[in-house]
Amino acid sequence: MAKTYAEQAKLFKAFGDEKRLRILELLRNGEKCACVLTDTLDMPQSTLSYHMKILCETGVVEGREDGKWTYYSISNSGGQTAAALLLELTTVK
Amino acid sequence: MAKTYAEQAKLFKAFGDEKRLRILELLRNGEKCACVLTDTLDMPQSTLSYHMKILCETGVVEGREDGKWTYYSISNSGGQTAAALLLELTTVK
DNA sequence: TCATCAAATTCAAAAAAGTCAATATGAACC
DNA sequence: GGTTCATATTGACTTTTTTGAATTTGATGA
Repeated sequence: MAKTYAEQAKLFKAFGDEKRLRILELLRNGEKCACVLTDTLDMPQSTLSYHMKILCETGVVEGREDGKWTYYSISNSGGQTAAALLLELTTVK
Repeated sequence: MAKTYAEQAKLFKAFGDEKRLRILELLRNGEKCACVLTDTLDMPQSTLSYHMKILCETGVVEGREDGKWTYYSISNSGGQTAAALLLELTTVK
């Protein structure tokens, strides 16, 4: 595993926030527009944007721009990579 | 999954810190005494104790007391539970 | 070009997490 | 009893993360 401790910590931190877990739960039902997430979660637009940036930077979520709108969806590789890493980190050699 | 968002976030936060990842890496080679961890990681005793509490509370690590000493080891169920949860959270329905 | 709308960014404040010296606890041995 | 040693806890402090109003960016359409 090539990741540094700092990179690994950043990845797991992405899952370590209630609001981001709520966002993921919504995205499990399929791609959502940022405006829908803001509305559903009753969250200021800048706060949602902050969390989406974290989720995208860690590869957990992918963003797709369409004109004025941005649609977010769960990256199927991101979660699998994180889960595999987590399992490795907790497996005795 | 019975866990609340707050409980889930707490679990992943346990993995979201460099020092705790280093501790886990050491424990992957087998049970270690707290004093060995403190020494190896060159960390103040109170700081190690703080991190061990977090790892134990989330079920990632188990502590075993033997007289004055406390030995820590990776819980094989803790990591598997966390990995399974992480995978579930990132799986589209 | 100009107005409008969605989303990103900025920035200052608030909240949460981490640090570590000092102290408390509690087991072992005299 | 009292001392010693390992670990936990406390409390004050620093650092990091999160928040949200205000602003900017960037695309759309009149």
